[in-house]
Amino acid sequence: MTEKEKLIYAAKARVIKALAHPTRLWMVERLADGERCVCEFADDVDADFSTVSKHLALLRQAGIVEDEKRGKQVFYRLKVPCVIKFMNCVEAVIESQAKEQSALLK
Amino acid sequence: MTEKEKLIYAAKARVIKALAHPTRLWMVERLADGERCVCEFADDVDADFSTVSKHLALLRQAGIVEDEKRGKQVFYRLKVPCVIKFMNCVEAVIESQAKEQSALLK
DNA sequence: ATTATATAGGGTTATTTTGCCACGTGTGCA
DNA sequence: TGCACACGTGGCAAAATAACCCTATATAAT
Repeated sequence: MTEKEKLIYAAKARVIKALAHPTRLWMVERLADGERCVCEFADDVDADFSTVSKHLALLRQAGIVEDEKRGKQVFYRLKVPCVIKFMNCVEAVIESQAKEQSALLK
Repeated sequence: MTEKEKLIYAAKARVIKALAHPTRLWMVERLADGERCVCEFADDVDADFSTVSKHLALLRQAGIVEDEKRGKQVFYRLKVPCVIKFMNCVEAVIESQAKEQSALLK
């Protein structure tokens, strides 16, 4: 791994890390259906409002979502929709593992 | 987020988290070209041998790679190749951000 | 049989992440 | 003007992660 690669892979890992949290992942998938304000997420997610706000800020800093303030509310939307496609692959990984697990029991 | 969703998204996040590390990500991309033993990675990566071994074990536990022992060596290979496709999207996120950054300087 | 090599796993410490609380800011409404 | 709501931020403690060193095991070579 060259020095240049270290920088590149640190940047890539930073983006992926932003997705690597149950709540953030859930929110990103909700955004696939359209924009949402922080307050809507705060109602649905079992966490403090400030925690939700920080999760969204992290996703924004990673370049995955963008925000727009309208009146009192701030709306977030997916900036790079391709992340949603990846979920099929993640599910494939989990299903592949589930099969192995059940095979062990036979 | 329902209780069931909490479990599902915890599982998904666990898979993504396995990819969310520069070294692990680099190794996964190398495996796209074919299997490799731990010792090859240990030579290329600037980290302790045991650290590399643990990274690979984590990827295996996440269901992303699988291993096979042949002689003294253990070879790892990609179990779910679709993860590689995702890298295009991650790069798109980074490029999109890089554009914004440079736009700010103008 | 001894030795060397390839790897996994335990223990420990430093770093990072997470989540809550308390507080400050901006916006609209009464 | 005063109030309430929607957000973001700083600070702090707990939890998770990472990376090192050391040791154990298995296999091959001498």
